[in-house]
Amino acid sequence: MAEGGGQSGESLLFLTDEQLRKGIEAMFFAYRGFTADPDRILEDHAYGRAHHRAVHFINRSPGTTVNNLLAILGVTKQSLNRVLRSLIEDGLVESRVGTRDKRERHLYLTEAGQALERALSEAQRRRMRAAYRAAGPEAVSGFRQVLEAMMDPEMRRHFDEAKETGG
Amino acid sequence: MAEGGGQSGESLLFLTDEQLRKGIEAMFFAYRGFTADPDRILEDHAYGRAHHRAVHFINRSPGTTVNNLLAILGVTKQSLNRVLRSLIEDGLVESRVGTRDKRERHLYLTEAGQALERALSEAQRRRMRAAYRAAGPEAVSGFRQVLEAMMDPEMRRHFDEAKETGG
DNA sequence: TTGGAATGTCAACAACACTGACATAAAATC
DNA sequence: GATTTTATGTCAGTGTTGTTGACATTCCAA
Repeated sequence: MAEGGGQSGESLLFLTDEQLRKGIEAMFFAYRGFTADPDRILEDHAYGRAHHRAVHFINRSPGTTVNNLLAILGVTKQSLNRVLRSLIEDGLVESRVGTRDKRERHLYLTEAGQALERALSEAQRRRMRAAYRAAGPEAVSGFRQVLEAMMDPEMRRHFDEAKETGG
Repeated sequence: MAEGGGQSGESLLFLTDEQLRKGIEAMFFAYRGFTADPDRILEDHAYGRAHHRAVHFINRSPGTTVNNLLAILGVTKQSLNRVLRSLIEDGLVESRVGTRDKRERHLYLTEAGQALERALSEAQRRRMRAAYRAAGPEAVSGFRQVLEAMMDPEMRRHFDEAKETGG
């Protein structure tokens, strides 16, 4: 099964099934490490990853609406609502009725919510910082390139929306 | 705050909180893409990701014991057992009592199990192949380096165990 | 042979996703 | 102004996957 024409086999060795399998397992094991530290913090608060995700994206886009959050998180409103309800009850998130469109609820982190967000993201950044430092800037660039190529196009949109620093 | 000594600030720009945040979100969005294709296949079989993981690692190490699998998957034996039971009932996995130690059960994929494994891994490889191809070999190398650095040490052990192709 | 450790199974429960149905309020449209 | 659509929230029910607790079996060693 020769590829195109001029492309020699040598430069495509990284596409063997064996290499791809290693990549798949690397994603599995790395994601576990990636979520391990926040998970430990969340346990103390009787929260789960769903709460983490909500807090993260409300922090990223203060005043975002429920619908916006639904699109980013890719869950049902019932599922998100359960999470938001507990976060609001616990005083970590504030929900304000929209001024222009009163149907919308705009979401903000309270002081306590920001404190939890900082604790969670600090733990996660610490691990990622260590991994970045160990791998070096060149590797980080490749890491980001592959991850972006692996996203669904719609998700890449949400990802790009928050882009500020030059890639 | 100065690192070692000679390291100039310039070369550490990739460690800014903003860059780390982008990395965190990239992991989140990419992992969703990474699991999306197998998830669709699993739906048809009324299985979940836990079944996928079990099938994957039994395929990787035929004859592995339940305890072995537990260490890799990082769940309780009760949780794994439920998944294995359904896979065995459905004829995808065979459980053989150990010959030397009759307490152990050795796990194998049946023909049907291998067929499902192929379908799942094919879907996942297809996406990863596309991402690898888009990013190029250099990027793939960096991708793998960062992921390995992000794993918990114990998980990296399990990862390395299956290493065959030179990194 | 008795007791402890390892291995695996069964039962019950919690978190978090899902679907479906429905209620409310406001905006948009006719 | 009446109707439809949109945005949000809620209730009920279900499924997957994690948990703990209790227990059976098997092996090994005192």
